[in-house]
Amino acid sequence: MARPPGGARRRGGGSGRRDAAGGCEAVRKGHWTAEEDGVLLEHVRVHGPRDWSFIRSKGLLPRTGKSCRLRWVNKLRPDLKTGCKFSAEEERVVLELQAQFGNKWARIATYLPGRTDNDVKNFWSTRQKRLARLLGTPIRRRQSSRSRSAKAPVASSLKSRPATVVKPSQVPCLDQVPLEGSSTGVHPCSAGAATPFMDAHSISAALAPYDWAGSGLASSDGALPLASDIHACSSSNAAALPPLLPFDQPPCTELGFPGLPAGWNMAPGFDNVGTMDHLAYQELLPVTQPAPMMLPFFGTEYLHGGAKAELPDAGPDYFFDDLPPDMFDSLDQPPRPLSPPATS
DNA sequence: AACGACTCCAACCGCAATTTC
DNA sequence: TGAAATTGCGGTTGGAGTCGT
Repeated sequence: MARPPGGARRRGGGSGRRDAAGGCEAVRKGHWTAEEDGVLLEHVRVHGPRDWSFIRSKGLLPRTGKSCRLRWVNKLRPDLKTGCKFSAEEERVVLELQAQFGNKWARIATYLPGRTDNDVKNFWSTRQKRLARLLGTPIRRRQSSRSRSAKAPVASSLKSRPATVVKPSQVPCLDQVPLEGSSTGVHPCSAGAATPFMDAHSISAALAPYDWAGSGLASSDGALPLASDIHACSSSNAAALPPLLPFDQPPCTELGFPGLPAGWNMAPGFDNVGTMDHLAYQELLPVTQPAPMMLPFFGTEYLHGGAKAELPDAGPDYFFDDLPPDMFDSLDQPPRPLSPPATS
């Protein structure tokens, strides 16, 4: 979904606004142009992904350092997987990790090669809206960051769950998992391919002289201490791959996913995130869940693998009818068993 | 064809954490 | 050591595309 360059200015933005820091240079906002991307890439090529304020202070771009960093992180990084939807596996990873970590999008993104925290955040937000619509319940917004206490916990209520750290030695590499539309294990979306103005080759070429391996790019991208656990993973997404997730492990055991939480209400107001987690799992179960587990909605056991669900006759068909038509595509072709992680 | 609801996602903001001076 | 600058993160907004009626 490429958008035309130089799109609408947002939120009172526009070229006339002056720098909050008191500078005389107008700060440009809104969508980036190819020229701006080029300048930014050149900066990264020379200096690496840092010193963002340098760009504006030297008059290279009328953009704030924050804006430059964001553009790089979300769109120009060469290892990005842009322009394609989350795969079923990626969805499951997000669900699992959101239940584990709460709304720690940056952390979750480190488990999804080629995805940014913004991607994950957007994905989750869209998903929440969809689920809320399905259930006819409004999403209760958190307090805005402006009004919430500075000391208030940011993460969801699930933050209190123990963060079980995955052992990388047990897990396959994400980009080794064959994905839809590919028989080779290579994701159909090549890295950075959907950047509107510069294709992946251009970006890679522009960045080539920079020493990515020694650049600390991983940490610059919000890699967390977990990144130290990363195992070697041969990939076209060269630079720095995040720690990986056990796709072959049922999330219920890892997370202690119960059948029905105490106080479960069939018409929840999304008061606790756990409620959403259960709903979320329900939605994805037919796609990826390999282990039998109890469905709170139906009180019956669902066994994945044969793509056969034993639902009560009176089951709420409307629930499935309203889901995206491609949601259960993978039922036609059950996920192939994962090969063990490469030992190198 | 027109309209509205919905989805996607780029990019903004404020705040906190970290780094630099 | 503390202030300032920079970086990182999570929440939010709104434009544009898609889809259904």
